[in-house]
Amino acid sequence: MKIASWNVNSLNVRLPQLQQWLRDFSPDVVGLQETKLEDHRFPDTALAEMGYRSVFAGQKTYNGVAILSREPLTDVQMGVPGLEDEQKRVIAATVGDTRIVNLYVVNGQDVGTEKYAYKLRWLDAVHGWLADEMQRHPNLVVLGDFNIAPDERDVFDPKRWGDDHILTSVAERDALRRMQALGLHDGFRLHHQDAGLYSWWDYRMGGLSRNLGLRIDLTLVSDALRARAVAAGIDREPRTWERPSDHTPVWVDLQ
DNA sequence: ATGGTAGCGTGGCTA
Repeated sequence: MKIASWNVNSLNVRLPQLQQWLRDFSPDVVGLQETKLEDHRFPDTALAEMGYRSVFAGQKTYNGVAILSREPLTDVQMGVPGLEDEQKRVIAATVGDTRIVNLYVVNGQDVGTEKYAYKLRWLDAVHGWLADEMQRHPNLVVLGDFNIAPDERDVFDPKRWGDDHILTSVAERDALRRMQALGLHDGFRLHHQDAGLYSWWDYRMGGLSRNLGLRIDLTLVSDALRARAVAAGIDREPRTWERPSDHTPVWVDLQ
C-alpha cells in the first residue's frame, strides 16, 4: 500500500498535475495540503472517475487538507479535538487496518512572532491528540507538510537553517522529536540516510536547479507498522513539471 | 539575505 503526502499549493491550479501524478505513481492513499478550496468546490467527482474516494476540510485562500484513497475512508476526523482553530489543517481517516493522520503544520513565519507562538501551541495540541490516536490505532501513519526540517541533512545550508531559524529552530525540532517519541518513525530515514534529498524548493532564485531545498514533508509510521514499511522516497518528478507546486510528493510503501 | 516567485484576488497577506 503506497501512502503519499503532497502539498499541492492550490488544488484549483494543480488538479491536472495531481491527476497526472495519480496515473504515473498510482498511490493507494494520498494526503494533500494547501488545497485552498472550499468544500463545495473540491473536485471529488473528477477524482472518483480515477478511482479515488476523497474526504476534505477546506477553506478559501489558505490551508485546506484532504485524503484520497482507493479503498473506503471511515471514521473521518477534521481538526484536533478540543483545539479551537478556524484554520483547516488537520484531517484523519481510517483505511483498512491503518489510521491516516494528515497534517498541514503551521509555518510560523519567523521565530519570535505571534505565528511562531501559534505554531508551538498547535504542535503541543497535536502531540496530545496523537498520543490518544496511537492508543486507539496502533497502525498509525502521520504524514503531511510538517514545516520542520528534522536535522542538518534536511536543509541546504545548515549554518543559515539552524537553531534560531524558522523551520529548524530548537523548539520546533523538539516538538517534532516529542511527537516521534510517541513511537513514530520517519519513513524516509528508515531507507535513506543521505543529505541533500529535499521535498520543497523555493520558487525564487532558481531553488530547484540549484537544489536549494528543505525536507519538510514527512511520512511517519508507528512502531507497529515499522517492519511493514518496505520502501520510502521522494518523487522529484512533479516538481520539474510545468506550473509546479513548490513541494513534491513524498511516500512510504507498507507491505 | 527585506530580494526573489507563486497563489489568491485585485491590495496585501502567506508561504
